Amino acid sequence: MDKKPSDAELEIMHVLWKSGPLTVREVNNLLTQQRRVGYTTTLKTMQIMNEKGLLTRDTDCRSHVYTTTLSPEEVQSTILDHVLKTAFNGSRSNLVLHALGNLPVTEAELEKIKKLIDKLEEEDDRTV
Amino acid sequence: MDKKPSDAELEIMHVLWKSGPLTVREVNNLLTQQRRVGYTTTLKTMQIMNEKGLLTRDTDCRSHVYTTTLSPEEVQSTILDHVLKTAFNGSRSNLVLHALGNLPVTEAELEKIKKLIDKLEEEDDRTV
DNA sequence: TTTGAATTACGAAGAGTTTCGTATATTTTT
DNA sequence: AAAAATATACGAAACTCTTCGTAATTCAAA
Repeated sequence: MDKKPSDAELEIMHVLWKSGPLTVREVNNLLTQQRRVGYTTTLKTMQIMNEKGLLTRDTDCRSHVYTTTLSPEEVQSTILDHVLKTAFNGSRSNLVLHALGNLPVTEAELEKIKKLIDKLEEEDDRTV
Repeated sequence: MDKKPSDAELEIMHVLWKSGPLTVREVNNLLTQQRRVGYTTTLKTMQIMNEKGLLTRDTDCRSHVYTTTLSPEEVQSTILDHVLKTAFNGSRSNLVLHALGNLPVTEAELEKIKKLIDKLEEEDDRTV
């Protein structure tokens, strides 16, 4: 994947990943359980995503049925790579430690993870 | 912190974190070692960051001297929280595994980490 | 002191995102 | 068949981000 999806696009992708191929109406119904969002807003966003190639749609029926073209893993990797470069200056160990940061981890556990990651990162220094 | 800095803003913050308080000229010189960017572009961005409160500046001298108001840790946490919510649906373990994902890790190591994280996440399920 | 160089301030263009209103087309209901 | 409901298509406004040109200001040099 080249470019990372926007936040609104990601929101829709999560719905489709979880609940399979859906119509705009169905997606919008699920979205409005979380927050207020107009039907045509969802429609427009999904149309743009279709143009971008993030979604495909079956237009046989009147209500088009949309599917994602990308797996969560692909998208998550793209986004994490971007975060790694822009926010963490390429330091994977910092990223991982921050990801664990808010958890109630004991000092011993943290130390163990830290060492493990440092080791992994060392091995990887040539490739990164 | 409330809102996450943009990519261009992050780039400037990294320079300031690394090389202490700097003038616009100095920041721009360092940035142009990485990529082509105009002086007034950097100036404008840093002025906006000052308005937003991301930077403070000392205007005693003609060339103002800028400093970051936030630590890398604060900013990285904010960004990671956002990514966690939007891209990983709140699943910290997935985030961590993806962060490690591209490294050449042995299956055994991955398994070990996975178990550790799962355990941590379990403990944390109430708070997340 | 006038000229020139460096700095800040200001404004605005172009791209992308998010939002929704309105128009048009299709299906269902009465 | 006419009216109401439902869908898509289209356009545009409001907002942010990034970029830079130009104007105004300040300092240093000739």
